[in-house]
Amino acid sequence: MEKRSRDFIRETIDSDLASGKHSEIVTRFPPEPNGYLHIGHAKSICTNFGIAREFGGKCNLRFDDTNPVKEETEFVESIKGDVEWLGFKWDNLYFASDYFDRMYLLAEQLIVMDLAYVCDLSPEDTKVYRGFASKPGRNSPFRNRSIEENLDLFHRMKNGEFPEGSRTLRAKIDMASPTMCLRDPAMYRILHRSHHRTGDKWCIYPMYDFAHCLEDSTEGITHSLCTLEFESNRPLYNWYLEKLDIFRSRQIEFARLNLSFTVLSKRFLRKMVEEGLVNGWDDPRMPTLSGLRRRGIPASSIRNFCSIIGLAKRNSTVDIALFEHCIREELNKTAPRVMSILNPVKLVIENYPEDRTEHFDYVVNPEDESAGTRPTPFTRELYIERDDFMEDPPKKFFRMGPGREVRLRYAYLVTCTGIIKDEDGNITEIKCTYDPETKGGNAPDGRRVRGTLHWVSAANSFPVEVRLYDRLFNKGNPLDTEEGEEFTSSLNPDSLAVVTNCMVEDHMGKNKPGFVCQFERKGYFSIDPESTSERMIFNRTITLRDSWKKLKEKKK
RNA sequence: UGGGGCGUCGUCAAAUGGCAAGACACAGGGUUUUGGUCCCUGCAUUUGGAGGUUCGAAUCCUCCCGCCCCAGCCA
Repeated sequence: MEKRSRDFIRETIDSDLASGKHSEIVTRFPPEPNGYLHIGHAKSICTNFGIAREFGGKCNLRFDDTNPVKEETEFVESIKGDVEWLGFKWDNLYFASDYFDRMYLLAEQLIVMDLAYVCDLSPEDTKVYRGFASKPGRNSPFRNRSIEENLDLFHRMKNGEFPEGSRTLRAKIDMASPTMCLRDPAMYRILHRSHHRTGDKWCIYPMYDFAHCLEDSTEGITHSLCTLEFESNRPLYNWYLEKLDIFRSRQIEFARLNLSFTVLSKRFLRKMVEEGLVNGWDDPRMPTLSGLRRRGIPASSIRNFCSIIGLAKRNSTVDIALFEHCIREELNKTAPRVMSILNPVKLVIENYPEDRTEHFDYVVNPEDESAGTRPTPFTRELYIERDDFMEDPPKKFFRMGPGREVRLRYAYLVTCTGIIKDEDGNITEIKCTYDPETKGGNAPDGRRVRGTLHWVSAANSFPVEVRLYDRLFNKGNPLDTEEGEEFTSSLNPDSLAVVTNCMVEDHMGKNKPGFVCQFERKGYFSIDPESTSERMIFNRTITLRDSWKKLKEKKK
């Protein structure tokens, strides 16, 4: 484990442990099951589960399912799968809805304490009575009902005697408070909706502020970690726990993750899914965990990324290049190398016997000696990458060109002797001769060859489909839009390019979806779940760094 | 506007009154049978600004400026 300076949350926990305030740390990850998890949630998951693990404590997975109109079972299943995939195990699996009975009782208790009342104001009037930030609100005309009446009304709310929106249960706090959420916040609203877990048992549902602190408290959560936008809710969080005199969980807020060149908001991700701008929540271009997983990104690189970015209270946007770095770093160490030709052109070695096949030792992963070598077949007819040849190459281009000698990786040095074109001028074949003295790729006379090309044997390869993904947006901050413009206007039209008839080595046929490898000189690729034995599909997880491309672009 | 937060390199982010870490990005160079990896080198005389306290300030004090959050019967 590398040494990192501690963040403010871990420091707080350190001192809570040192002071004896707590002897065991309990955290929780509390998603609302109304969408798929994305990499922003990964930061929260890694924080909550990571801290529990580091301090030898516990972390619960708890679904905050207090709003039946937006929540679905589909999402709870995907969320569980995502958390597990990320590499974490929850100590307990809970649902806020498990606590509905207890919450109801606690609400009654507040009524009895004259700290809550049933309010008949319409949503519109409630808003009017609330006042403004700079202007105090006015008390609801229903604020002084008797405890008995409140109890009765609340009971009847629960029994479904009133229509949706007609009444709420409100905490009696202070309509003049400069903290807006203390101006008699709603605790319960009437919703004649069936809930994904409790069915039609309830027609009143608790509001977030009332519910969340109770959930934390009943689970004995010591440190309730959440994002900055809940900072202003903290006084209310504390108010409920204090008035009810139950276990005081402590809420601590940290800055949520923002990532450049993408968007991390359930609302916008949902919009892209619903409008068909992407192919579902698990589209490999999506920043969702299911999308990243499908793309071939290892969970470990996401975890590492989350640890590198740190935890602080300052709003910030992490450069997606840092995430890409974490992906490459991991894959470089672990991905087996393979030679695949994305855009093939035939290369014929004129002086190589037609009936001959040689096998060369191929290093599976130069970063991992234990991965060993494997034999790879070499024949007279090969495929090479079309852009590894230029008819009129510039001096800095050290790949193939007329009369040029290059190395075929692990095989021989070959010299280009000519090309064949079709009537449209497209190159259909490149001819060359090989030097039999250079077997393995080195010349006995010591002559230097700068270019090394990858290749596949035409007779020992088969065509596959490859999906080349790029950044989803071509603007650093897609949300920074012009007047009347939507964030979708900066969607990158080239974020997906489907290429068919790419040639891969025969042995690749035995691999299954999820398999990740490096196509040498091209990038990391993984087998898509849609892949079949008839039609293999590879997703480009990420390109290799490409200083040649950078050089070319700089020239322009 | 009332309240709550936050300002340290292009981007994240340390430094907790003692002489501005690190990572990514970027720029050079070296090694290389992946234009990959790896290895060197450079990259904030200054911490939003102005004053003040101090031998000494990113850290403490004052004022100012900027950005974010709250005014759902969402979470």
